[in-house]
Amino acid sequence: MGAGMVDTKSGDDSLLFLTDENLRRGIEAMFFAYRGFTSDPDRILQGLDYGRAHHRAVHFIHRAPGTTVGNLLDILGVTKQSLNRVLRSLFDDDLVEARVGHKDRRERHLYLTEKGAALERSLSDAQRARMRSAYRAAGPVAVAGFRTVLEAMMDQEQRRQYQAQYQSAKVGAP
Amino acid sequence: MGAGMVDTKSGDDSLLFLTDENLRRGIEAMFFAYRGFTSDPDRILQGLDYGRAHHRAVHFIHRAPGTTVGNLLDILGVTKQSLNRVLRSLFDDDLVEARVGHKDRRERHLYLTEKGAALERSLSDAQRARMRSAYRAAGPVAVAGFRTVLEAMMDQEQRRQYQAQYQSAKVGAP
DNA sequence: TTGGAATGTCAACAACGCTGACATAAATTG
DNA sequence: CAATTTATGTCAGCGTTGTTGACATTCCAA
Repeated sequence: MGAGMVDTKSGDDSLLFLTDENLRRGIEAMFFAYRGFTSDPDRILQGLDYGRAHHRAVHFIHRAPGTTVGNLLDILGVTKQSLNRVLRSLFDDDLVEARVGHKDRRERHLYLTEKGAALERSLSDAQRARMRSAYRAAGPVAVAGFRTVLEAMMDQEQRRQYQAQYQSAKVGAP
Repeated sequence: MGAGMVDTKSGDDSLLFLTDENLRRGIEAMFFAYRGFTSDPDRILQGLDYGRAHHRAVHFIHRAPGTTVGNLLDILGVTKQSLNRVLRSLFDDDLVEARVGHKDRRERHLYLTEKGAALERSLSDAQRARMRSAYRAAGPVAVAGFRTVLEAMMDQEQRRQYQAQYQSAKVGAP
């Protein structure tokens, strides 16, 4: 049996949401929605010398102030060379500040500067505005389903990080 | 009032799903889920000389056999130079075939070859497997909400194309 | 017949992934 | 204390995929 087959003999209404047709629509919905999802911040970033990678770094530093470089590497899932290129430009432009860890002095704890916080705000305001309008249009039940499906779609490791977000801030002092 | 504020004076349970905290979680869920969503095809494609752009082209040609280059440009939202680079390699490797339109001979109607269909199958089997498992874990109600929110998140133009998918196949013959 | 649409192509560039190699400082371990 | 490991930074090079700009061809349509 091919990977695309679905067993529908068990009932009429039970598994119809698992047809290949429906799965394909879900796949395309992800594709188009992700484009919309990133388009507003992308528009803001173009013109400045930044891109989506800078947005992600700034987002997660804002979310977890004092996070370390290694921590950010885990969350973003890129190489340190790639992240370093991004962080360097953020340092150079005074958007992000790195403080040496006081417990482990090898670590750099990352913080947004005033200027960095302003950029983060402008990016996330735009992105939240779209999300809010989508949420409002869809209603709370749909939103709950949305989040449930997205969590189920993540890799286990990604899901772990997603759920750990709220405890991962490390308050490092210089 | 900042763009991040939410009016919660109207009730207790009504608008709590619109808090900035919830919106932010939705944003991060999109980020992590999209990574999972693309990871399986990406794994297959690396090693072959293809990337995500080839996947998209092959996907939409499969979905709408006989679609034209211009049509594909609209759907994918990239420049013709960018798409052309991708299509050329797909032609060269005999994955996609272009037939001159018989009504308008400037148009090229695109079709997957046997080989192209095989690649498409392998990519979409992988992606559907993840989607199916997420759908199954979440259940039909959640899936409906998932789709509703994604559609609300698309740009109007993207939503139009998403919904038109099923009538957009043009059966052109040489 | 002329204008514009659909397509292809060349060149150059930018963003952002990757690998590999090497350096440094500091923590940890034997 | 010496050796090893960890956290980080950096240089060099490469691949994919997006961009602009310019130009050519073919062909429909007014």
